Amino acid sequence: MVMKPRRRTAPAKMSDIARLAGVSPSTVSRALAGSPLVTARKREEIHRLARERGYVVNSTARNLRLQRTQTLGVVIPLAHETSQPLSDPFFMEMLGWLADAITQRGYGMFLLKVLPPMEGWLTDLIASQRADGIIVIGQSTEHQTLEAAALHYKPLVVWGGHLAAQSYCTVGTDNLAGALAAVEHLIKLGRKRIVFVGDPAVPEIGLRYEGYRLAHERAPGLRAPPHLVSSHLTPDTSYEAVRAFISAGGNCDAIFAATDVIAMSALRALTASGISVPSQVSVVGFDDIALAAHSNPPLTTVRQDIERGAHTLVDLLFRRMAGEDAPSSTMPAELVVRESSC
Amino acid sequence: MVMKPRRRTAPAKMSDIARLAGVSPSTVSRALAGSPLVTARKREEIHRLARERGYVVNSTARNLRLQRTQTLGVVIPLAHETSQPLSDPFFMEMLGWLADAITQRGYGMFLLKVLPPMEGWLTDLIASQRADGIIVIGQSTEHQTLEAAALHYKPLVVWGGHLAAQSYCTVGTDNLAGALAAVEHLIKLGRKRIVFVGDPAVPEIGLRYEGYRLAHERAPGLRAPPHLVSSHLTPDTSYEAVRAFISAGGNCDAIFAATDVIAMSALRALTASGISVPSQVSVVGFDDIALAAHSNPPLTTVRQDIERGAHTLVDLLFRRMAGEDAPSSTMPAELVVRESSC
DNA sequence: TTGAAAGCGCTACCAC
DNA sequence: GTGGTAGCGCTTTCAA
Repeated sequence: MVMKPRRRTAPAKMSDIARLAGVSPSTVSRALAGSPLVTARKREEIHRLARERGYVVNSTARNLRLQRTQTLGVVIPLAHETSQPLSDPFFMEMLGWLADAITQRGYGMFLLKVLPPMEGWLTDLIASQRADGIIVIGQSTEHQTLEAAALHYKPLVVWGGHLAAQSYCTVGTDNLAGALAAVEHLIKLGRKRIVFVGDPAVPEIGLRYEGYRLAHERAPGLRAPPHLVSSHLTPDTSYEAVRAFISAGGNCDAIFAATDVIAMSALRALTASGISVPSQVSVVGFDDIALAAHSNPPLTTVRQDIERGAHTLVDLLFRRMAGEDAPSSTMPAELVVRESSC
Repeated sequence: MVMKPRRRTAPAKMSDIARLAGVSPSTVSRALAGSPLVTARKREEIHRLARERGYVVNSTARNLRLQRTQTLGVVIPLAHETSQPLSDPFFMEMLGWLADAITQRGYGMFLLKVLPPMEGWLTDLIASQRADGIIVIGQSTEHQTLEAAALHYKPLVVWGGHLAAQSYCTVGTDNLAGALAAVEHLIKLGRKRIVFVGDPAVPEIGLRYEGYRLAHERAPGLRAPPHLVSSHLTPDTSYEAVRAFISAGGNCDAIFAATDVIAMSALRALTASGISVPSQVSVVGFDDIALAAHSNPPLTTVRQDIERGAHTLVDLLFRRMAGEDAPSSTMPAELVVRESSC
């Protein structure tokens, strides 16, 4: 059987269904919303018609009318990470859990990738009223932007580090305590020259660096003061940073990396330089991404509970959307010891 | 200085800006759209006012008026993978590249996770007119659904396998050729009993299984006929499937896994059973996710060019949105040999 | 060059 | 219970 190429028909509207059902659009609207005002008979008839015709309420029109979008904005700022898209697996895993939590609540998810420095991404998103609330995954270098927005805009929650004077709502791991545990673990193993690799300008990383420094203060026996190898968060830049450190004659017996991605780059850089892990240099990361357990050798790291984090973010956001002034939340970190540190 | 807690003010609307500028909303609309009809002086004045007041056009209202959303729907169907959110890193990486490509075009991204079997997810998304076009990442078990929708709805592209009789537009890797190359590689290494692990009911996987079978047909010296260990695509189910195969006395000297996630589970299952890779059993995966190079041992796999795939998806979708009947596209696969096969 | 007015598709108020 | 009507905030005719 040969079919005529069928022209695309304009989608049905509520008034079409109303005409077919011999009622007014008001009644269709009520019926579809399950209002008890409409007689059961009519309601079912209207539902049947809608199903037959594949009619679904136009969400744009409904949203304009109801002054809401039934959608949450999820923003991922990626300073210094332009080379790769959404590079860090940690953020990806977070995104997955967020999708779950948001869908569960019957909301949609509007995804936005932002490459700082970029003016107005947050204020514009807010002002455009595309979303009923906003989740920002990672502070990146946008602390000031967030601070400014939070002054006037309440339904905003941020995954990241909790800073001392901060008016926006964050959810995050106890970065300082996690880093402290990691470095104390290295010290207990007898490591004396521990290097930190990362960019403390990012709040979360800054807190991890503080933990690293604190561990040094508390351990008098160390041979070296805190040493920072500054590196952005991409695999390539961190690989290069560690290579450069080694080439320059840098001397250490342990590396504490600000993230697992950096730690894994460090593993590669060390191996490439003929340095064995962990016998010569121990390596510890942060995040416990899925990759971490499968690296070679498997990576010791500080675990963040992503799933719980995602649910907390969504929970706090809904409370803020409801007008409540929900506070920040910090979750415990857990050291996971694997073979990259012995 | 103590600040009074400031009440949240309703966002400005176009008429507010119009009043402030002493012109009509029409003029503001034109000015903000950069229309040459408005005098430069007035246009700048209006832009200045808008910036000062943080005014941005309400996207819902504009979309309703213009009958478009400036948004693409991105759907991830996850049959059998309910346990984990967006579990497969391959899809995650794809999502990242898609975000890039879509943002570049000035569009937004509406993300939807679907857990089949679930009626109407696609027709409802289409009918709700939430998006100007739709990208589906992975056919999963939804071939029929896609087929049905594509009959009437053109701006739809799917990442996945290209099947013989298929009316929807796909972008994907040459799964059959990739699988063929992988298995021929194993045969060249002298492997005689090669097992396939995966679920051929998913179109992409089905094609990979075909490639596996074809390699067997072409190689008379193999000791064993094609052997399928059926497994869903999650780490847990595939781990169990391989364990069960081994416990049942299953005999093989190589495993060709339908995805890298399955391959890595196979690695774990083999190691846990005291079987060494690659000396006793070689393992080859498919995808070349970031994890693959870092597994232990590093995984031989068939590389899919995700970045190019994402750009092709978006490109074809825009052509379809413009009315063109853009055709499916298949990209070459590339075997990447690492230490899990020797 | 500008403004008035219509209308995108829907919901909810008000009458009946 | 049901329908008419107003209006969400915007863009774009059309008329001036």
